Amino acid sequence: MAKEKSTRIADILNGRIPTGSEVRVEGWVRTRRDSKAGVSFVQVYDGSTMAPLQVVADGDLPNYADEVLRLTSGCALVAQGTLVESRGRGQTVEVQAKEMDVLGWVDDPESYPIQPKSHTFEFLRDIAHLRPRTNTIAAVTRVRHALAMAVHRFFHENGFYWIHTPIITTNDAEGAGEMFRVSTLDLSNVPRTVEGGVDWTQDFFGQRTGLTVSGQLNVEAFCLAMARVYTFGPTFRAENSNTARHLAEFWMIEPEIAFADLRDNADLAEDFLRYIFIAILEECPEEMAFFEERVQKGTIERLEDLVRDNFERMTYGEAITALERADQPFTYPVRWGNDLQTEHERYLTEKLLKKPVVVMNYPKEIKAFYMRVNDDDRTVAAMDVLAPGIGEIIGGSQREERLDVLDLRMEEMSLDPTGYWWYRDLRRYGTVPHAGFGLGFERAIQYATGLANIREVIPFPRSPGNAEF
RNA sequence: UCCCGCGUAGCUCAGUUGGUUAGAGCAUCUGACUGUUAAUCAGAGGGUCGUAGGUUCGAGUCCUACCGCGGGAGCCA
Repeated sequence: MAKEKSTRIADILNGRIPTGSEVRVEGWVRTRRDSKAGVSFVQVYDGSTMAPLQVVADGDLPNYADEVLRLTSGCALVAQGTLVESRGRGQTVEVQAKEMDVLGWVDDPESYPIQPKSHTFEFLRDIAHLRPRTNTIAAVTRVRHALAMAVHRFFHENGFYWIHTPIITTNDAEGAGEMFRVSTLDLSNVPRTVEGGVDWTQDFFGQRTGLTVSGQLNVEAFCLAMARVYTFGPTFRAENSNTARHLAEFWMIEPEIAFADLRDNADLAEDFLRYIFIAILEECPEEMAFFEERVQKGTIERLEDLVRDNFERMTYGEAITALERADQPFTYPVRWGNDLQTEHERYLTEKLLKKPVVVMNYPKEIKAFYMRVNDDDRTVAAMDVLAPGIGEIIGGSQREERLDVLDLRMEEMSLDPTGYWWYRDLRRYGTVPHAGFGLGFERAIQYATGLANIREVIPFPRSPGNAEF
């Protein structure tokens, strides 16, 4: 039997449905108010929009006393009736119900955690299965979706191919982070080698495997065949990080472009960020207004600034000079050769420049083996995009395409080249200058929404000690 | 992982130098009112004070460990 056609609340409130229409609305109760005229006003949400729809239930509805007056926050219902201009203030239209069917009651309304009031984010994390019913989480989820769509649209429109790099992998992308082990071995009876170590040859894949910490090495292979490619998928880091901007499982976007150098890479990063944030401003105005008012003042202006202005660009050396001239003390010393600390990044983006900055050409000692060595032989063609409020949002580099230099770097860093045989092959056969970067998807959402903690911008956050749900 | 702080009703919080029966607002339930906008008014129910030990005649309050959360740091995206 065909399902009766229903109308999304977003479509009703956007004015796409003429008043006088008969509509069927499916959703959940946010609040119920009983008024002095023997009618009840039920605010219904269905996740499609910020504002709830007011459904008016007259006292002469057959189930008014038995059911309508028992509605509490969270009840699921279907309301059928006429879309009319509202007689009250606060909304332009409302649905005059002819029928209200309650599909799902709330068991024990007193202890139902989602109330029409503000909750702390810490509390909501403990009920991650119910928190999408709140305004903030629903709004951030819509923004997350819009951002993800914009990411794919940007790359698609610019001739990039989406490469589904493997989740299970043997490469650790050289110190990008600790890997989660993937194994089918019996943990209580692990096979041993004669030397006493774990005999990984008896494991499922015949060798040590883990969850990917980066798709970069794999996507480089496709880059050196299809020129413009990107990954967008889950990424895992088994670091014991307990911060507002780290997750053990997050989504990363990693474009990789051939016939390109570091400048092209920085241009791409800038165009890309501008594109996806314009999309949010245009597609999610209600959500942005909500974040501006309820989450963090200045969020919209920050996005508009980023979209309008060019990013600042400076070399690592220039950044060091700027920090040395800073009129404030730092806990960590500013010295050429040291990596930039959080306090240094914050000074650059939040005090000195007040906008995102691309810092390029870091000392080679503090960067990965695959980053291209510059002519000065002291620095590599690395870049970090630093943003006010969240720090490093993008990390990337031009890759070392010269096999002899790559081998030298691996030797310097005591890496065994045999494990990288196929990565070296890419330099043996038709090598070409290429570059790419990694963007933490959740950090981009944080930047767009102003949410202070990364655990609020992913549906079910994974962090040390937390994998419930 | 390190430093600092916090954990009291379904939620948000108060709780004095350790001392009788641990309080408020919201939510829930009952009633009043009957076109409301966080509706209003009256009443009622609701507590393993994060967990486990310890000190004490007596612990929400003091001590220890653990767990969780928050702020800062490290690692990074």
